[in-house]
Parts: sequence; structure tokens; C-alpha cells
Amino acid sequence: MSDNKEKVLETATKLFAELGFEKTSMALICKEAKVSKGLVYHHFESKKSILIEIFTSSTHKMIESNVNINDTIEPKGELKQLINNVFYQLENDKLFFQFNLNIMFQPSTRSLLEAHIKERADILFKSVKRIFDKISLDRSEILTYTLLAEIDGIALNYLSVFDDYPLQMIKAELLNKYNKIKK
Amino acid sequence: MSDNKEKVLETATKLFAELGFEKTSMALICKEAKVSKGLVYHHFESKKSILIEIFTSSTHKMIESNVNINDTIEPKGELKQLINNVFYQLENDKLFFQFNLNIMFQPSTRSLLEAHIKERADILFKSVKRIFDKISLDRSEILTYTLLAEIDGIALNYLSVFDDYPLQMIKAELLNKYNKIKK
Amino acid sequence: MSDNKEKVLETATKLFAELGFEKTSMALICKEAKVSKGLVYHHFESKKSILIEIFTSSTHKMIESNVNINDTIEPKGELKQLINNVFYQLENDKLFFQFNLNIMFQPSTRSLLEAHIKERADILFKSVKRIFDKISLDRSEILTYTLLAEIDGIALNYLSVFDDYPLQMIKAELLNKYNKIKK
Amino acid sequence: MSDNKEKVLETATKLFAELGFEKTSMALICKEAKVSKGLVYHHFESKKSILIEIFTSSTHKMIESNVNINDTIEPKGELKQLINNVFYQLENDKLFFQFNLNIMFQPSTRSLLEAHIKERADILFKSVKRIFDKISLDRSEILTYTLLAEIDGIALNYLSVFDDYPLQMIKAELLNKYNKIKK
DNA sequence: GATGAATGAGATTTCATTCAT
DNA sequence: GATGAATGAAATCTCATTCAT
Repeated sequence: MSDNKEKVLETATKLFAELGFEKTSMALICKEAKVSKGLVYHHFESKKSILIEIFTSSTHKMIESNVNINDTIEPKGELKQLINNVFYQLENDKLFFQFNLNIMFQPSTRSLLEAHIKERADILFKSVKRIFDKISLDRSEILTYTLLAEIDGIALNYLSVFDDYPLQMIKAELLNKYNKIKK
Repeated sequence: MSDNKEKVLETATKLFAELGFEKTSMALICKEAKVSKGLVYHHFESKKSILIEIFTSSTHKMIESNVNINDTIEPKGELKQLINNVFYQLENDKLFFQFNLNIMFQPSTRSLLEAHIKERADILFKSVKRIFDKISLDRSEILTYTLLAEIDGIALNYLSVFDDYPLQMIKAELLNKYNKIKK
Repeated sequence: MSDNKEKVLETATKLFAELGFEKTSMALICKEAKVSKGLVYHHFESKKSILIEIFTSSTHKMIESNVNINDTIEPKGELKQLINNVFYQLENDKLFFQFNLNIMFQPSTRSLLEAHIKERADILFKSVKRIFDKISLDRSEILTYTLLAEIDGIALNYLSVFDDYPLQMIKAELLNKYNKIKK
Repeated sequence: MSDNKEKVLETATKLFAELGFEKTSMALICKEAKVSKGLVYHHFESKKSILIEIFTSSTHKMIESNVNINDTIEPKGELKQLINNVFYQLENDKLFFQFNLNIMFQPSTRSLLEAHIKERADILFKSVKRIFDKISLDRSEILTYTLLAEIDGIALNYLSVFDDYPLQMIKAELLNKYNKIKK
């Protein structure tokens, strides 16, 4: 990928996260990325297509990072690793989570990405359920839904509700809960 | 409040929830509410001030509905009532939750409502913590954060992630969890 | 005149002088004068007619104040009195001069008041020329034009050009000049 | 500068002078300059910034034209040249003077240009005072203020008060006055 | 005399996109 | 690949004026 295209994607990701998709103008992206409008439209069909490219490529990164979870170890260890991963990202890539939250809940962007969002949710669901399947086939579905809700809820409250969210305490609580889980 | 002002607020609430704040034009609000632009600007200073009025009045409604939780009964009963309330609203007022999610995560609207959002979160936090205080003063804070995260995460997944979310099953799981809670 | 009508005229004069005619909205006049729009339109046909009423009534006041110049005294004394009058007003009613300057040079208001402005200029010219006629019939016209230009130029520079205009020095210079004038 | 930007500036200057700043709509500028609204906002940040650009560039032109006054000749000759210059411009660029008068006295435009107006006044004052300094260091300040007031007053009366202003006669009077001035 | 809700035309400004170079 | 002038539709907002009460 050309340097300039990459630059545009990075700039757009940052601006979409900070200002929201609607409030980020193509002119601003061009200015911040230090390229011309003509060039952006040479690389991307439209503003929407920039968003779609960002979203899908972030899905790929997410899948790759999940692949790294060692599935040879015992399920409780996998859960621990998964939870640690999530909290690590939550602390170190706030902007990325914010970006995802705002494009998912903004109806205009949401509808653009509907299929991609479903696809990503499906991948995530399956990769978590695979772990719980080893613990309890009967309850794996409900456990998966619960853990995903817990993670999303924590992210939401951490990023957008409370100023002084006790993230470490919540993390410990969650690790403890899933460490006690019975086969 | 005059009929027309009320009409504008209702129409705007519906449109903000369905289309998002940015994508809802004043022209559309006027058209749907069947009033002139001039009238809307006679009653409201700006588009933003419509949003603020909707948000703060919904906070007031939320507080009133919480007041109805009977605090003379034992804490577990209160929790049950709280959870039932939330799930009832989740099923019966999807639009309202969607509205809240998208204005909270859209940076432009978020910043407008920052103070009001914090205030609402604070009220909610205190009203839930009051219940957990009766169960365990030591753990009431972490329990409150956890329950709020669970509720938000469930709402988020139900409304915006999964098409076929097993809401009843999740509700049962949650009720069961908090029924088993030990003093 | 009703108290409220008077209040509207006063408020409008002040606002027109401070903000300019175009930038003063009827809504603002109503708010500042603490009356309703309906009432203003009961007393005045339009915003323009408020302006016209203010202008013509100020012309009447100006004529009255000129009448006070004692034409029995010798012409140099009259000139002295006239100059003193002008400088007194200049220092004590800046807002009024500002109002006049901006409506005279704003094409939109200017055209509204064209006839009234000419009329006032004519009255002023005649009342000054009457004095110079006693000094020199030959040169009275040019002397009148010159004095009027001097006065307007001083007002303009004092009110709108220089921050630290030496008004007293200029006044002394002018008094001196016309004291030396020869029959 | 692109042809179209220049076209917009010229059109705006003419319209601001004829109609006033407030009454000149961007739509009209676009129509008269035969360009789109988008283009105007591509070249200028706002309507106000068009005004500022016009004003400052006219200050530059004024400075350049003043530079042409030959300061090697004797001071009375310089004064004669200055007065001739002013009257020449007054007769040949009425629109420009009108433009300046109305933006200086319209409070909304005045405040925009406050700093630029002061700057220009300062330049003018200094360039006139430089001449009078050669005649009388003691009286150069008062003489400068007087001449500037005379010029502004004449311009004002010529352009905006009297229909049949005897400009030539006034000019002769002024030339005569400053020709008699004593060292 | 007095109110203020209501209108609608028109103002400034924004912005995704196109296109000649 | 790269530029940036140019477009035009649509956005938010303003405001003099009207009118039912």
C-alpha cells in the first residue's frame, strides 16, 4: 500500500474516533494527512469506503490477535488469557474502542457496516464459545453471551460513563469469577 | 408546554434515535412535526438545545421510575425488581436505549451532554449501590460496577450486536445470579 | 405618547447606535424594552418606521437647540456659541452622533432617510449661513461649507478614527480661527 | 491570484460600497461574480474575511500611492500635491470612499476592522505630520489633525450630505489656506 | 393596548465529490 | 500518482412580520 494511502487511513481512523464520522470532513482528513483531495479520491471511492476499509482491516487485526490465544492449554487458562488481552487493549488503545463504539451506534455508519459488524460479532462469539464448549457444552452459549456482555459493558462504562472507573478491581473480579468456574 | 413544542420534542426524539443526531436535519424535524422552522427556533435556541432538553427530561423520567422501587422490601427483592424493570424497558423502549447509546458515543453529541451524562450516571450508581450496601458494605462498590456493566453490556449486545439475542435466557441467568448472592 | 412607545424609541435608538440598524433585531428591541412584538407593531408600522421616527424627532430637537442661539448678538459671538454647542454635544452625546453617522453611511438606511437627511442638512446650512451672511455676503457660502466640513470631520475623527483625539486643542484652534475672521 | 478570486474581490468591493456589507448577500456576490458559493468559501473563510481582505489590500494601495509624494520638494508643494491627490481620488473613486465610510461607521463591520482602521489612520497621520514637521515642529500635530478633519469632513459632505457640493470651490479654498501657511 | 406563537423567505456556511491539469 | 479549483445541494439559523386571543 502506498505511503500516502496508509497515511490517509491512519489519519481518518484517528479523526473518526475523536470527532465521529459525520463531523470529520474530507477536507480535514486531507489537511491532517497532508495530501490533496484529488489523491484521496484516487485511492478511495468515497468517504464511506474509507470507513469500510478501516473497519474491515481492524476486524482482520482482531482475528489475528485472537489466533494467538493458545488453544492447547486448559480452558481456564484460555479464559484468563482472553480477559487479560481485552483489558490490555482497553487500556492501551482507547481510541480504537471509541471508534468502534461510535460507528456501531451511529445509525448512519451502522447501516453502512451492518454486514461487517455481524461478521465480526460472529467470529468473536465463536472464538469465545469454543473455549466454553470445553467447560460445559450445555451452558457454553449462555456463558459466551454473558462474558461478551460483561466485556462490552465494562468497556462502555470505562470509556464513556465513569471518570474514575476502577478497571483493575473489575478485572480482578472478572478473572476470579472465571477462575472459579466449574466444569 | 404548548402542543407544538411537545410535538417537536417527540418528533426529534424519534428521529434522533432512528437516524442519529447529525443525520436528522431541522428541516426533517419540521416536516415530520408539521411546523415551520421559525417555530422550532422560537421554542429552542438551536438543534443542540433540543437534544439537551430531550436528554435532561429523560433523566428526570428515569429518576421518577427508580423512585418506584420499593426500598422497604429486602435487598434481593429490590435487585429482582430492578432487573425486571430494566429488561422490561429494554424490550418495550428499544428506541430510547438506542437514542442514548448513539448520543453517548457520538463525540459531537457526547461533549454537549458530558455534564448531564455524568450526572445521570451518578444518580444511577448511587441508587444501585444503596441496594448492595444492605448486602455487603465491603463489596457494594464492586458489585454495583459489575451489575451496571452487565446491564449495559446486555443492552448493547441485544440492541446492536446480535440479531437473535436470547434476552429471556440472559435475564434468567442474571436473576439467578443475584438471587444466590450472599450477605 | 404612551410610556411603552417612548420606551421602544429609546431602546431602539440606543441599540441602533450600538449595533447598527441591520444588526438590531426587532426581537432584541422587544426584549430590551420589555414589551411584546405585538405591541411594537401596534405602535409602529415596521422596523423602518421606528428608524424614521427616531431620525425626524432628532432633527426637531436639533432645530430647537439651534433656535437657542441668540441672534441678537454679534456674529463672532454667535459662531463661538455654535462651536461651543457642537463640542458640548460631541462630548456628551457620543451615541447620538454615532447613530447619525452610521445610518447616514449605511446605504440601506441612508436611502430610507434620504429626504429627511437632505432636509436636516438644508436647515443646518441655512442656520450657519445666516451667521456668515452678517460677516461677508460674498464669502458666506464658502465659509458655511468650510465650517460644516470642519465640524463633521472633527466629529468623525474624534468618534471613529483616533483613540486619543485632542478634542480640546482642536476646539481652541477652531474658536481661534473664527474669532480672527474679518468682516 | 486566481482569476476567480480576484473577480470575487472586485464584485464584493463594488457591492459592499453600493449596498453596504450587511445588505450584500453571499448569494448576490456569487451571482454577480458568476461563481458558485462553494468557490467563494474555498477562497475565503467567511463573508467577513472578504471584507478584511478588501480593507487591508486597499490600505496597501493607499500607502503605495502616498509613497509617490515627492518629499524632496518644499513642504508647501507637498501639501499642494497631497490635497490635489485627495480631491482627484474623491472625484474619481467615489465608490471607494463610500465603501470606507460605511464600513467604518457600521458597528458590526467597524469592530471587525478596528485594528486595521487604527493602523491605517496611524500611517496617514504620520505621513501628513511628516510634512508639517518641516513647517512648524510646534504646531505640526494640531495642523495635521486639522487638515485630516478638513479632508474627511469635505469627503463626508461631498459624498453624503449635499447634492450640489461645490467641490472645486472648496478645493481652491483649501489650497489657498495651505499656500499661505507660515513657517 | 398587549401577548407571544407562528410563518416563510432568505442568510451564511459546510461538504462530499468532480475534473482539468 | 497528485493537485486544488470548482460545484451545488443541503445544513443551521435569523428575522421582519402577522394574527388569534
